[in-house]
Amino acid sequence: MSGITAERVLDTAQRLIQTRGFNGFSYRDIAGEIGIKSASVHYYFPSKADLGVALVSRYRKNFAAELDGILDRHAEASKRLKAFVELFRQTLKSERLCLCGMLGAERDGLPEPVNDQVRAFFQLCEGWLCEVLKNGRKAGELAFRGNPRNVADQFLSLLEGAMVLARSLNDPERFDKAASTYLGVLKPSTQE
Amino acid sequence: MSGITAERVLDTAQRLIQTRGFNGFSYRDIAGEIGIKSASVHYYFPSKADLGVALVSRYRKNFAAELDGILDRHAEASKRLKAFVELFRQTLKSERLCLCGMLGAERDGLPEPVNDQVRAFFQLCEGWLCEVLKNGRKAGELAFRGNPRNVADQFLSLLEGAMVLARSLNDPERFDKAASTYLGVLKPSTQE
DNA sequence: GTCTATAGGCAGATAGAC
DNA sequence: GTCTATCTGCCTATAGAC
Repeated sequence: MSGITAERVLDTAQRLIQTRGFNGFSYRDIAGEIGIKSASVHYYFPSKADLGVALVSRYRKNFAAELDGILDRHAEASKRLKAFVELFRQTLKSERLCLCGMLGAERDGLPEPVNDQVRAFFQLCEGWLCEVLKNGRKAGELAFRGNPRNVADQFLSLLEGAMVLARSLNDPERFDKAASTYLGVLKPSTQE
Repeated sequence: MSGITAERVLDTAQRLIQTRGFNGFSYRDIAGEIGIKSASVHYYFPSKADLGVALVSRYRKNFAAELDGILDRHAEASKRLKAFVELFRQTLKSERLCLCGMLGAERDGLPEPVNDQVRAFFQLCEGWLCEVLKNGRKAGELAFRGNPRNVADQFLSLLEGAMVLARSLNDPERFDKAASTYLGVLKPSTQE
């Protein structure tokens, strides 16, 4: 388990899903890219469902670690949110969608265990955002109406949607504008 | 051309794409659902790329007609925006994504002519939203900072993303909350 | 662990009868 | 227009040699 080849398989599969979708690539595509045969991919991940679950599970754990890191590095709420946006921005920069944004869209065409993992990812993001928003408002660093949960939902939806549109229209700046405008609205003073 | 069978093929293909994605269904799936053979589907749409282009083109034209209808029925900007949201809400209600939200995500796995159609759809939406926002602010019916184009981008991104998340998390209300909160922010007074 | 070989099925697509 | 029949190739997946 967790040898170097398995990691390369996951890396390749992830990139393929983030660009083409879960049903837009094959075991042969993965194998071809890393120079092995498709039977070897089955050795690590017997079925495509197994591969999908392992992939999103890893993605979610890596993401959780990034979120922990943000809390360590930044004490101020607005900087935490900016760093959160930056995670998505980096993905878009490499011409990919959020793995779970893609899989969330394709829901009905996926093995159910994969969908469970995708839901867990969204819940992770929203729980984290919710805490940052709540604490930020309490500390007077953020200002918004309504409950933090709704704002977290809205913010995450905006980021996922903006990635899709920016990529489709070949204009990555659209993502930056949409995200930074939204962050501006959460600031306590009336300055932009 | 444009016989009843062709329309049924398009209707079925559209629903399948909106739920599973472009690479998540086959000609046999379409044929099976409407009780014909897959060869008959090829009679109307020789290749899957042809089908995709015809589908998004029809979708875009129908959507444009809806948008015209909204302008006719509603004079006030906030009502126009609400009616715009309602178009997406109805799609989500039938357990589907926006056709172009799905196809936009799958960009790299699609025939290029399909991507062109998807871009045209997003541009249609944004152009329309931009006009409504601009005129609404001029008339004092809406209040927002920044240029209307950016707000239109942001709003459309939010709606597309909220559909994905609401569907993935099996909670359609999330879409309603995200959309209505956003509309509230565009109101001129400080009331929610 | 990686390979060759192969199974069994489904994909998109076409030819030609009716 | 719709069918049957078929092609070619790819798909996921497995068995078994090395």
